[in-house]
Amino acid sequence: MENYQMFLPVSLPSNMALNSQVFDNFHGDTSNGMLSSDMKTDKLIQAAQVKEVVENGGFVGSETEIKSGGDCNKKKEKKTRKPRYAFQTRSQVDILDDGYRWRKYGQKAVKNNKFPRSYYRCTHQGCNVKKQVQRLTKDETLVLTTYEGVHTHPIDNPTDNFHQILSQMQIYTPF
DNA sequence: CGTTTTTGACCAGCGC
DNA sequence: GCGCTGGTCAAAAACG
Repeated sequence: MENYQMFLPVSLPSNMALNSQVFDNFHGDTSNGMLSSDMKTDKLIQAAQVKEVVENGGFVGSETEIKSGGDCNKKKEKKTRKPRYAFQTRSQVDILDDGYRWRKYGQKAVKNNKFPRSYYRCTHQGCNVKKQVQRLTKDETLVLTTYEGVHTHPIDNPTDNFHQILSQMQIYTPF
């Protein structure tokens, strides 16, 4: 990883960074046409509140909904229902550092997006939190980040400078 | 030299 | 059953 400074300029300082949008799950979205315009504006929130999206045990039932989209996002849900949190942020960079250590384990191109989707995994042992970052074709300035799972360990605070920033960002950590 | 990124292959679910 | 799409693995490269 490089310096945090790279994301600092984008995610923190400007007010724009504070504007994040959270979606309820993607059940309908799947066709990749996701993010209908209403959804975007519908839940505009400040960084302070990121609401849990998804699900809970609705695997069986939700499964049906999922297939309608044809997307495979939640294929595994039936077995393990892990909470999924999604929000999108305006940023010029794909890497939005939240203070955790991530290891990229994959990258795939999605059908209706020209930008690839990156898959990350938390490097801490015993922490199987995953996240995927995807830039939206519709708005190149928007980055959709989806978190899967909950961190059970403290944040690896990189910099004091970054510290205060992190304090703001911790909010979206679902404890 | 250890860790992370890259990248294609592999696998699984779903539609046809 | 086959092919498409998405998610993960793993080997090699890249990086510090």
